[in-house]
Amino acid sequence: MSTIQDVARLAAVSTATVSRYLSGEPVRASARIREVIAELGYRPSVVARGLRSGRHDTFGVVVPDVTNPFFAGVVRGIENVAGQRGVRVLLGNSDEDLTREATLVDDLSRRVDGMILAPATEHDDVPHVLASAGVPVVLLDRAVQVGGRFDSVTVDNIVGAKLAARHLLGLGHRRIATISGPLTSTPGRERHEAFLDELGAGGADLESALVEVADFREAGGRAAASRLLSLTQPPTALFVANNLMTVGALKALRALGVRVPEEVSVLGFDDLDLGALLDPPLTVIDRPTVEQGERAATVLVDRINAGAGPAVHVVLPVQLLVRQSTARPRRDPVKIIPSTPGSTTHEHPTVNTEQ
Amino acid sequence: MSTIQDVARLAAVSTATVSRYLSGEPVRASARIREVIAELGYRPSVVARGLRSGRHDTFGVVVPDVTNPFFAGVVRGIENVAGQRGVRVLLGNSDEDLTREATLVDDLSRRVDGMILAPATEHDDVPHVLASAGVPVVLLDRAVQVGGRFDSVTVDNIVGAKLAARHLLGLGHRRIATISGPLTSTPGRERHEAFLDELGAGGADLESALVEVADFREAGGRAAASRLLSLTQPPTALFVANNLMTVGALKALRALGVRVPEEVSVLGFDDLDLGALLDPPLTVIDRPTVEQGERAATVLVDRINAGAGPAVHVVLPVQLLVRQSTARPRRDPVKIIPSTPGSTTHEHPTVNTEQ
DNA sequence: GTGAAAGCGCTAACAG
DNA sequence: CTGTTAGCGCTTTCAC
Repeated sequence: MSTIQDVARLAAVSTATVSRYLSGEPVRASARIREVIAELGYRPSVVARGLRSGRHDTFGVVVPDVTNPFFAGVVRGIENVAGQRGVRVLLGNSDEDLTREATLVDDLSRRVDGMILAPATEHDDVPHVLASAGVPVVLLDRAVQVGGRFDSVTVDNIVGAKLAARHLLGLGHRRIATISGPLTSTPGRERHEAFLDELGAGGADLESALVEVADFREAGGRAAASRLLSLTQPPTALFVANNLMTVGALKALRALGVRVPEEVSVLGFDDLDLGALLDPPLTVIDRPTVEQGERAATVLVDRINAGAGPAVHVVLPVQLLVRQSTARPRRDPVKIIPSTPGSTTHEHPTVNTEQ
Repeated sequence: MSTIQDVARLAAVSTATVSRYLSGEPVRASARIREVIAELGYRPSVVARGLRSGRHDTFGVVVPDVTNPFFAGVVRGIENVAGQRGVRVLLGNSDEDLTREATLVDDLSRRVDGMILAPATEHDDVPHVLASAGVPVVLLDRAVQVGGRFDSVTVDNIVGAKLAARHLLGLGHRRIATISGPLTSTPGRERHEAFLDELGAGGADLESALVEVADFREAGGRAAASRLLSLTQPPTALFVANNLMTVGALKALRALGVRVPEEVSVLGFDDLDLGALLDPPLTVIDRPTVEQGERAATVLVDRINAGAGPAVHVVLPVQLLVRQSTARPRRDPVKIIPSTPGSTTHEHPTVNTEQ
């Protein structure tokens, strides 16, 4: 492996000149240098440069779990824009564990130009951890509460949750349950509150037994769904606040032999990659996963170039994807609004019907 | 951020001693050094160490696409064992593009202690690219043809494909189609050949129209399935050689209104994470995804510690997961073997039935 | 066991 | 525009 010294010697210039050439500064001997570099197959050492200049051409990415299709998409998006700029991605899984997350951030921060972090939950340490990182950080998906001062790329959870509520109400449901995520996280709290607000405004039951707060994980969704369907008066519709919990809920329903949407409608937040092939095809609030990663990376790039400044908050739109897991309640247990089939009109600012 | 110099000064020793302490060598002043380090919150710079010693505490991982749940699982597995040893993961997506792959390998090789690569296909350049990497490389999933000399962690494609064939034959199918992956890749070729071998041995039709060679991608699977189902005499069963193509095939079938398994049985290689919730739940050849990543990382660790030596080839077992997308053919168009329902017995060395 | 010294390969003043 | 000169923070001889 040749070094900048070799190039300098063969091109008969100083290493400083080669270095300048490499960084795009105008240089007289550029033609010769270019040739020598090509001939030698010289590639500058990112490590040496990093030590000297602090630039590492690397972004750190910390997510709870790449295995979650949402985060896989995000990582892909980040890698898309990073790779395009010759920047590499250093990946860590926090497993929603605060200690692991802090360790990762600390660890990565010394060898990256910036980080993208999907915080486990919004514990009070996050700002501390981030501040100590010493590199720009953009918060992903879970950001608002903690991160006024940090750049963030989130999704319009509030509109999403309201779309969900309106869709269910519009179908005639009144006894609607929700399986929420942790209220200590932005998406957990926002989806929870917005959904219940809209439900209240729509005149639905707001019995506390219909509100389950879980953990964004499959097992949590499964357990919550089981409890809800075991109520003496079970809900006719179910809003599940993320993809993993939706999978759990669907498994619970299947295990209990509850039919969807005949006995209970199910609406999930976050599409599942196979959402359309499920039994039944799942109605969901969908969001641009890969794009969310791409935007996060773009924001990070900008921040690195621009230096300190007022925090940027990007909020991406979501849309309701109506498939077949939601339908009118079979028999409305509360018997309100005997709406005429086909006549219900609801505003769905962003609604897509697949196929 | 404090440096080793600060520690040395405060502990009244030389930097060399601190360095030795850090690398676990016995040192007289270890107690004092430990205290100073704790007090300062000192963390050695991986970058500086990397420049000097060549050890980077980093593995490079190049996969076609993290968005593919199989690779997401693999990456997770790698990160599991790496993280446990304080090693970080530098991730790149090759998108099955040979140039991009070569660039990534070249790029990463200068800043990692070793790499795990899932080659796009087994083009002749792979060995060249790898050799030039200058760091240990373990080949993942796609390895044998090219990689006799390189460590590899693969899966028992041959047994898997045979299990698939036997299962379908056992159900009474004789007109069985296959959607294979590229024959230039190990898994593509192995699954293809083993499946056809077993089919031939079982007395099935081996019409060439029933053999589609695609590309391991969703669109390819979709197109192939469409063609197969449009044959004047369509197959009664379909073996699809990987997860993405299976998704494509299922979409095609759905679009054509072909019912599974009533009109055609479908058996996929690689489970889909929602496989059990699909309509119908999918029968698949399943393999240990995360574990495959973990094993690859373990092999890499060993190789790094052990230095050069005979290549290690790990082959992980697969199993047949019988769900509901496979069934007896409705009416056997060829009318061979009018087998009595329930009396067919076949050996399935590794068969699991969910639920 | 320990310290002094010499770099790893590069960039960033600083003079020209 | 260019070369000289210092290091970035660490590890590794080489003596002791």
